[in-house]
Amino acid sequence: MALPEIFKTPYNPKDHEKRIYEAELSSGLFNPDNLENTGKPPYVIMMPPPNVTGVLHMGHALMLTIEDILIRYKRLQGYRTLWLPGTDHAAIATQVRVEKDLQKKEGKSRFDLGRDDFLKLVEKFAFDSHDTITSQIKIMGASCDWSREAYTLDEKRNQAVNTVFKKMHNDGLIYQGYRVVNFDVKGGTVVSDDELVYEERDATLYTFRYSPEFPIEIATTRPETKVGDTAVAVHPDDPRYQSYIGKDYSFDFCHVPVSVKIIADPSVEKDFGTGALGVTPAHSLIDADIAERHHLPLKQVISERGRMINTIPALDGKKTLEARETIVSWLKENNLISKEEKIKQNVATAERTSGIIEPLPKKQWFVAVNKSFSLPHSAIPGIESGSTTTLKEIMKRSVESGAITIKPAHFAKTYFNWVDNLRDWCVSRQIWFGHRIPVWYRNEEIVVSGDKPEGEGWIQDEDTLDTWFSSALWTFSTLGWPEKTKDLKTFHPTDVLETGYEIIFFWVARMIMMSGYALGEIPFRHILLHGTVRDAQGRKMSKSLGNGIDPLDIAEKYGADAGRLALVYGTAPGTDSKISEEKIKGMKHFANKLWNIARFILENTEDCHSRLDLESIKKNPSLTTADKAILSSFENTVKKVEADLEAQDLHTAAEELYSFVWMKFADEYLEVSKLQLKNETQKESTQKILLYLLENSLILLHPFIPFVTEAIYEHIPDRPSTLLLVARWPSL
RNA sequence: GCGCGUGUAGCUCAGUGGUAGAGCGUUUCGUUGACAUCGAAAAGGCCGGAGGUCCGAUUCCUCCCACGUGCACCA
Repeated sequence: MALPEIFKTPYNPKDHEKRIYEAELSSGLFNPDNLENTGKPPYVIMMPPPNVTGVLHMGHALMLTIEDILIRYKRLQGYRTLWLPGTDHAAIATQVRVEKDLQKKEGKSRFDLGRDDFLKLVEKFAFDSHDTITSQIKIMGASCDWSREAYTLDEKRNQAVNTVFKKMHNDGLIYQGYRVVNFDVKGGTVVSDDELVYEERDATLYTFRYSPEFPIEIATTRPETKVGDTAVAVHPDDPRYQSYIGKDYSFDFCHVPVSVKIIADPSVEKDFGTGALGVTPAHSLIDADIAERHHLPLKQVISERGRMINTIPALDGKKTLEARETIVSWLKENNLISKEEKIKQNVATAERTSGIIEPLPKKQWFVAVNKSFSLPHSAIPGIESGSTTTLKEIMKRSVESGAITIKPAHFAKTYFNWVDNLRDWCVSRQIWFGHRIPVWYRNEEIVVSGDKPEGEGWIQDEDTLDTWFSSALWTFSTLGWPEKTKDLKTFHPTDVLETGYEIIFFWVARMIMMSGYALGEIPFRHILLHGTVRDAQGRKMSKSLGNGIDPLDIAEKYGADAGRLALVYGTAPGTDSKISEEKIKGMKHFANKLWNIARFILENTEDCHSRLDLESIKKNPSLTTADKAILSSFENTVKKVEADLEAQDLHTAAEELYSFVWMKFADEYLEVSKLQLKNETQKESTQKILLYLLENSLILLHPFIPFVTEAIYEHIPDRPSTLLLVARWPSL
């Protein structure tokens, strides 16, 4: 049988990739239910769902490559592999994106459209974006089980969200609280502590007295908030202010009546400013804490629109910056300012809208992380079934006990640091796109339920949930929870959670929390973190810089295989990597090298039909030195690659394979084989070795470069399995 | 301020308690049938600096420097 024409030309990914993905997909073998039962356990990865906000980028490509390598490797070894794909509605990111488009195209805001019409628009956008994203995931060669695809905002996931919410509410772990929260004025919503980004800006620090009679000077960068002060705090040991502690003062500050109490609190720095701090409980999270300790009243003077309220007509309605000017000039007129200094200040802004955060008091829903509750069933080491615990303890114990490992290990420190300092999680958002809070109100009544309660007059809470609330349920909501499904029983806890280190807090920690709470189980056994993919100069890829390398362009130009190998080759877990077209090109050469190796071997073994296993090959007493060398080199490679992949060191496995195939197999053995093939006594055994090595090298390489290996495998005579996808990993 | 990471060939990066590795780049040579998307060879590194442990340190420890990054503070 002569080789087909296509083999006579260099390897062209375009001739194969799409076709091969379709063949693999339609075989049904991405679905673990269709895999041959080898008696091995399941191996499960939940895909971190890409946001439905746009297109696939290099970070996604890296994530898909790493996970696909792990899954394909385990599948070849006979595990029942489940890789469950999905997409994330990314509430605020998606809504902001659609709002921007709407403003740009029609000059309208979401309020002009109204909730229902606006949501229709967002859903349309999300739907289209979903299709784009999923087709791009396929281009990368991801062997995930599309029959189980999930979306964080579909009906099933909504059921899971409502169920957890209700359960937590019953346990007292979700509560409504009136407290100072981070309000994103531009986005019109509250955001959590983790969604803040600090920006350094220039600011003026004013040192002044509220009024001529007031005995103490204070310092602030935000004079406009001082109309909301209800105390002045000093350090308990500060000798300057001892005689004032405990006294009350009332005065007009810029014509606004203000009453403050002098209190002593150890959180005050004696050396900063004047050592006396004007406490504004309504507009500073730190001040709110002080106020709570000293039972101080709270006076809101800034509204959700960033304007003054509850002051005097001359100030009310003014933007904070305008009010600041008014107050500063009043202070100057009255000679109350003693010092103005330029300082650098970190200003909190919102991650998604870049708007300035205005801390203000607001009634919101919170998840209580330190509150005790009883966990009826627990498989988490260190937490007994039926014992009393907290969400924070679940997060701590799951990792501390070693039930969950983190790679690279040093990220455990980052994780614990975050958990230890964690405060209650504000989960309600004043945006429209997302899981609506399952709470209904009628007069004084409150009912927690996904469905409208019986009777008339019920109004549902207007707010939606933080997008990470639904993401936190991902490992089990995808398996059908709260129903007791077979999938849930079979596939949970999952094996590996592979994701970028930047979302340890947002996502990883919260999955551990929610899985521990809802199931009494860890969500996954291993956390594998990857870094950021940067450009050749080490810069983050961004639209504004225009330095992004589009994984789809790469797949088009060099093939998905080349892109995949370039992403993992030489990239250690958890470290940022730089990628360049040069590197990708090098990997394309590798795919072609393999193609040519295959061509050489297949051309020279056309008259050789019986295959042999490694043991039988090795039994041949007339093996040459070169034969023995390559076989032992191959065995070493298998062992090393296996050990690397078990340890999730994909980068070293890739290097090992690359150098074995090119340096040992091609440069050394193929050259020797040319002579041996001409020698009648050595010919047959050389042919068998060549075929054996080719077939098994394809298997070893398949997780990394599935397309070219599958394309070659199609031409292997008498191959044991139709698709390389489910061939058997060499057992030594 | 607290913490984490990184620093290895011209560039991008792996790696290791025992005389340094890859890709790309450079130089020379070769190649009539697997492959020029090739092969053979070469040049190129006191493995950031200083101490310490050890028979021996690029690797382990301490300190320092540079860069990056997380968290907190910022009245």
